[in-house]
Amino acid sequence: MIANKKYKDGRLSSVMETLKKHHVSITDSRNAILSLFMESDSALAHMDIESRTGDDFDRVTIYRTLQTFVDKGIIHTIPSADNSIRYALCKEACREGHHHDNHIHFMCDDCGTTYCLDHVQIPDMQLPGGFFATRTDMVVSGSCNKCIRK
Amino acid sequence: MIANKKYKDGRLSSVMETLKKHHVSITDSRNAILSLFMESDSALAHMDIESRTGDDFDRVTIYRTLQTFVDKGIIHTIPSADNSIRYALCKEACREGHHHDNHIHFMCDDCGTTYCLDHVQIPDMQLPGGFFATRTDMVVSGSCNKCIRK
DNA sequence: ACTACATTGCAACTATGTTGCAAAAATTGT
DNA sequence: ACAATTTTTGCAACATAGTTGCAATGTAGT
Repeated sequence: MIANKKYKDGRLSSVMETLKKHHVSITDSRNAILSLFMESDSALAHMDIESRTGDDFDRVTIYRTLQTFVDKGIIHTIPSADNSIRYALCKEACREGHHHDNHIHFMCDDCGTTYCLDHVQIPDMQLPGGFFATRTDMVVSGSCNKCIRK
Repeated sequence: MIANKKYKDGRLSSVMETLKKHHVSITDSRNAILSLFMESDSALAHMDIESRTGDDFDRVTIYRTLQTFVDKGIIHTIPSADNSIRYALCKEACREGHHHDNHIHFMCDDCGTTYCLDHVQIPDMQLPGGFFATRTDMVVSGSCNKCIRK
């Protein structure tokens, strides 16, 4: 149904380019969901995607698409203490099976928005002997720059 | 059914002392659940508690007890990327509406155990202008000191 | 021991996430 | 452009997780 649509000049859209780069086949749902991430400047929860795509796609498809994107290094997960994982686009360095998102995340308690603070790196930690880290998540919550003025 | 049981010498058990200190009334379920936390050296998920208490208490009671303990500053939540919040005892400094658990948490990918690394403090972060932090969670995952030897 | 208040269990419900399978679509090679 | 192969999708059914209202029971203070 999609057949690899190109622009007139032969280039693929940046959505499709990204899918290709990460060796993910191109489908309607993946195009639509990846577009949402690329247009959004904040992280998205499963529910955000479900409501923004209406009934274009089945719930299950969204779950599977998100899982595929995580597996292939296109998006990364952001843990939270409120039982709702968010997802956000990875930067260049991530690829299949290997994430390198070592920036901190910020969740606003007022508006609920979750940001990747790309320029704030997670500091290296000295762990006790015998503990070996493969991943570190740092999530700060509080008021974001749009809500603090109120 | 409980009537504030004391030891022979008049002291309350440390479980009850803790409940009193945090202005939480003493009930069977709270005694049992707080005991579990005090006996455990790692964090507990709702499911851990449900399975360790058998059918002594309703599922709903466990949810509400955990929420009460969090609200009153007895335990704190530990976010995770696998959709299962863990809970662990707070140290002295926490009280109603105000948590001060600024240590990092470690989740072992092998055995699933979650630890509070009390001696590893979360470093102060410099946030972008306009962002104000009220809470910081840092969760490291990898292999714990019991699993890394394998 | 009595009263006022808080907690519990139950039932029903909502939300969230998973699995198997047949139909549909995407990719690959010609 | 077509057919063959592989992947993805939607559906249905199921499984797990969390919430709410309410009547019954338990706790705390006097």
